[in-house]
Amino acid sequence: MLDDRKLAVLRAIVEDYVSTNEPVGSKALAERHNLKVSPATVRNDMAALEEEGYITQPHTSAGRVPTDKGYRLFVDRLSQVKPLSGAERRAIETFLAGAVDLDDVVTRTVRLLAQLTRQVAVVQYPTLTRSTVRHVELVPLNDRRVMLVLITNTGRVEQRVVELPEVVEDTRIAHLRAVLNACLDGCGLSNVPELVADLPERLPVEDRPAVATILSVLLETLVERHDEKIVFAGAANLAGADFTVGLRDVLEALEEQVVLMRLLGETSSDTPSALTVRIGSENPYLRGTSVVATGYGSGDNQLARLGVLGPTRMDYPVTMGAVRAVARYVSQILAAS
Amino acid sequence: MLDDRKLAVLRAIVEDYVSTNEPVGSKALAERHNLKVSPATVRNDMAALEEEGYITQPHTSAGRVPTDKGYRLFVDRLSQVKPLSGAERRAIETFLAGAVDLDDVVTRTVRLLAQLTRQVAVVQYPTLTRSTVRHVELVPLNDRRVMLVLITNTGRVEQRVVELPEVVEDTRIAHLRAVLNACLDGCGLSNVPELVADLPERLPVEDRPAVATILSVLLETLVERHDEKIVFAGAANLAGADFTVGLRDVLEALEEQVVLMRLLGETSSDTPSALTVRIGSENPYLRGTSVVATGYGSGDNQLARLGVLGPTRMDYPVTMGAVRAVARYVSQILAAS
DNA sequence: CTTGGCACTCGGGAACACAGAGTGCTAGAC
DNA sequence: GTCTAGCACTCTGTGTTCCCGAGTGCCAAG
Repeated sequence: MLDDRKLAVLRAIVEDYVSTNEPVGSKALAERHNLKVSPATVRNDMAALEEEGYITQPHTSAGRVPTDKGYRLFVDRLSQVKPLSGAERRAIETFLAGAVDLDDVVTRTVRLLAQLTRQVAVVQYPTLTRSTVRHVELVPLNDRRVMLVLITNTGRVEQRVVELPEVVEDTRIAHLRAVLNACLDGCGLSNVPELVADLPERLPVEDRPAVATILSVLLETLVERHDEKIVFAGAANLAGADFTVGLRDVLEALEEQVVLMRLLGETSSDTPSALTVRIGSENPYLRGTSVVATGYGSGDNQLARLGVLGPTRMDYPVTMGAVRAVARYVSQILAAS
Repeated sequence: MLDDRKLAVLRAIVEDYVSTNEPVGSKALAERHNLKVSPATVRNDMAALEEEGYITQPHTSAGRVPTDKGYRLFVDRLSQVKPLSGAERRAIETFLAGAVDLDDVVTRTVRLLAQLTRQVAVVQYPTLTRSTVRHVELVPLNDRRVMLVLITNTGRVEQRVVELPEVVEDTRIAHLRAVLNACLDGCGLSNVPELVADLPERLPVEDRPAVATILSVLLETLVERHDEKIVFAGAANLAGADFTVGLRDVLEALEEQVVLMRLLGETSSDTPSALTVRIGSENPYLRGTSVVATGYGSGDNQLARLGVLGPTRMDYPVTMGAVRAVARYVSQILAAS
């Protein structure tokens, strides 16, 4: 149905349209790319491609524009992920290496990705569920309140103020801290609930109300926060772009964590580090936009996802290259720290 | 020069223009507001107002539009800050009361303000410099690394990983922690540098390299982070608005912490809780936009600033009311926690 | 199967006219 | 002196028309 030349024509259409943002016609095509055939032949191929739904014309007698299906074929079979230049790689490396803490890593990553792709970048904070406990700290604030601080191996810190049901002396707090750490240090966050389940019973009766309160706050922290935090950058790059959906809708979606999460999608369990590309209407949450995303994290433990969002008309090879590269570098950084 | 009626005309022009977004003419003015004079009289007044530079006409024979100077006069003398409705007050209160930690307070505040004003809201994180140390924690990660956690009375937590120059035993870390807390607990952050200056000398010689390293990281944290963090929300509200400056420029400015800081401006030392209104060209950093901002924090210790950014053509009384109300509520919340 | 030729279509820009809103000015009324 | 009514004038924005050109689809010949 689609011989090699037709595919070459499709590729050329996508490339030209992406770079010029104008419907591309048969004549220009035959000239700019050295297909060794005449415009008339190209026209025939284009008619076939349109028949199959890969391209469309905005109006009768205008050039052709790729459809979502056309981009899909292009991404799947006609393009190769474009690796970054050496200079870009070095820039990434030095920029990310300067980060001082987890917040900083994420902030730098999202800005970097936005700048590299000239699109909107989205980065999810490393998921707590796969992290492990590095330390639990209880800091007495006064005799009825303590601050609970949870530090994970990814450098993330969660803190909550706990109102105690009764006055508890500092020495007992200290003891409790020791017990908690002995119990939880190095354990996966997802195991925490079962690990602390019988903890009150192993402590003196008089401590139990306080312990129960603290544990409930601890568990709540784990559940509520486990992967909801997500940031974006590069909204300014939307200013030029034209979406089928309104600019307002895109900006609103960006500020809704829930929508953003859905956009990034789930890491497929079998190949977590594969690039996910969702094009236009394939994307149920925000139609008219494309998303290129991937998981990051070192090897076996995937931490979270990152990616970019842009108009359907984007340079997929370059974008995919940038996303993949940034994901690798940030994985390295996080594994090292 | 400007009698009462002329001022009333100016007020009417501002109000009409803000609500309709169209140049307002003499006829419509005389009808809609019950100035008891004819359009011709209004025209004379308008000519006078234009002469003085308070209004201008986009083209010959179009209605008049307020100038920055006109808005300024309106804000200073012709309008009253509009208090929020009871329903709005209750909504604010319940929405902010649900916050679980400082991050959450700030996030909720900025979203709330954006929604209330239908503009872009900007909130600066509570400044560290005026906070006091509530606790310093040193958590051994392994024998060459400790995590330094600094907790302030505003609930803010800063953490850094410190690479030690030599192996230090946990017991010595614990001792150091006790010394640090004894030295710093309850002190203002700005006093920390002098307080720790002679600390190494008061400790055993063998601890000094480690102490020096930890202290340098601590000081660095204070300096670098003291008030740079700032967030915004409501970018979607920019979609409809039209600025004299490009939308792209505004979005870029929003992602630059430094520019954002400048926009919010400084809290004037004498009346910290006063509303600051900077209109159009009065604003040197992003011309064509107006900023309504104020400091927040309870009474004597002002913590930081918050405000909104919007087009010059904004409803100043309502915006000012919302900013003031939100600032008060968030001050309350922070004072209580 | 490819190619050159040709008639056809449609969008977008230029030229133009026109209605309507709004102004400034002047002369008269209170 | 201040306000009002009337009037001529000046714009902008909109609708219309017209035309050019890019691009197509089809057909017949190589």
